[in-house]
Amino acid sequence: MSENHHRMTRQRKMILDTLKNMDTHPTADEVYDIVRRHIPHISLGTVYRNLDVLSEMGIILRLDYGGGQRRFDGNPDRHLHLKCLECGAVIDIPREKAGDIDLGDDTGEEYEILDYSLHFVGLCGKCNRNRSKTS
Amino acid sequence: MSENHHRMTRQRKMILDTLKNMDTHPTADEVYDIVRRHIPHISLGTVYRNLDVLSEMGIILRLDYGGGQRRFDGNPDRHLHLKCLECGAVIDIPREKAGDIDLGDDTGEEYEILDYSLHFVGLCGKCNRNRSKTS
DNA sequence: GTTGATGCAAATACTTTGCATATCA
DNA sequence: TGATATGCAAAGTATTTGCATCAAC
Repeated sequence: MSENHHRMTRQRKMILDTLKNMDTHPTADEVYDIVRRHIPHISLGTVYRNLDVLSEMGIILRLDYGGGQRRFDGNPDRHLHLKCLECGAVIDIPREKAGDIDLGDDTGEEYEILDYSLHFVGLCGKCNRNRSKTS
Repeated sequence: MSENHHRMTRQRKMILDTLKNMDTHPTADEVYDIVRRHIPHISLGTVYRNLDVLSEMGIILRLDYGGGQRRFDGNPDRHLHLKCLECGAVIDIPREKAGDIDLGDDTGEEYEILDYSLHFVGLCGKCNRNRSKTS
């Protein structure tokens, strides 16, 4: 029975540090491109595996916005994102802006919120019932 | 110059009807499996193309929850969804439940909301500025 | 020394697309 | 009849995985 004990390998540390130093919510292969400058023989598979491990550890965040590539966030605290319709970038939205979801951007040179969606995650009725039985 | 004038082909109609009669937010190939019972030679490509067309027309909804397959919803009005962590199903959440995002499910045999995320869609600063210039 | 992690490459999963033909309006 | 849609198959994109080797603890 293997404990889920994780080693902090050179690769894993570099991936984590890279992500922590970015505020652009990069995709796996953007991380790969940067990490590769320091560890040329690292493989994309390793990057994917580590991004998964790190997010399971709760150190980083996996952003599954759908459509195209998954993105990752070095800040594991829940905060708000906006996905740009034009270029696909994912940027942070200050929490105080979240209240006024009206579509005017009189804030100067800023982003513009055009739409939003709220996603719940949990258990559907069937799985919830099954779980109560099992546990 | 081609107008975006859409024909209501047998395939498109069957796909639409099928989706309207489901409340399970099926994936493209779940729709394909059902439609194929009536139109055996329909292709998965046609299903994908039509689901896209119908959602561009605003008749159905594309649910890009990320992680695995895209899902489609025959109800084009904005409403709330919950994605099951266990089985991946996407179910509707009554709007009046949206307020109490506390994790108790004293509502009987129901689903359980464990987490949520709010996704904004719009334009990032750069693209927003570019757009003002252009228009 | 063990066991988890890596690199490589192949495999998978999902979706899109090119093209000749068919069909709707 | 003319443009849009279809079926088929191939290509594309993103991610995962098998396996021999390597390295962290």
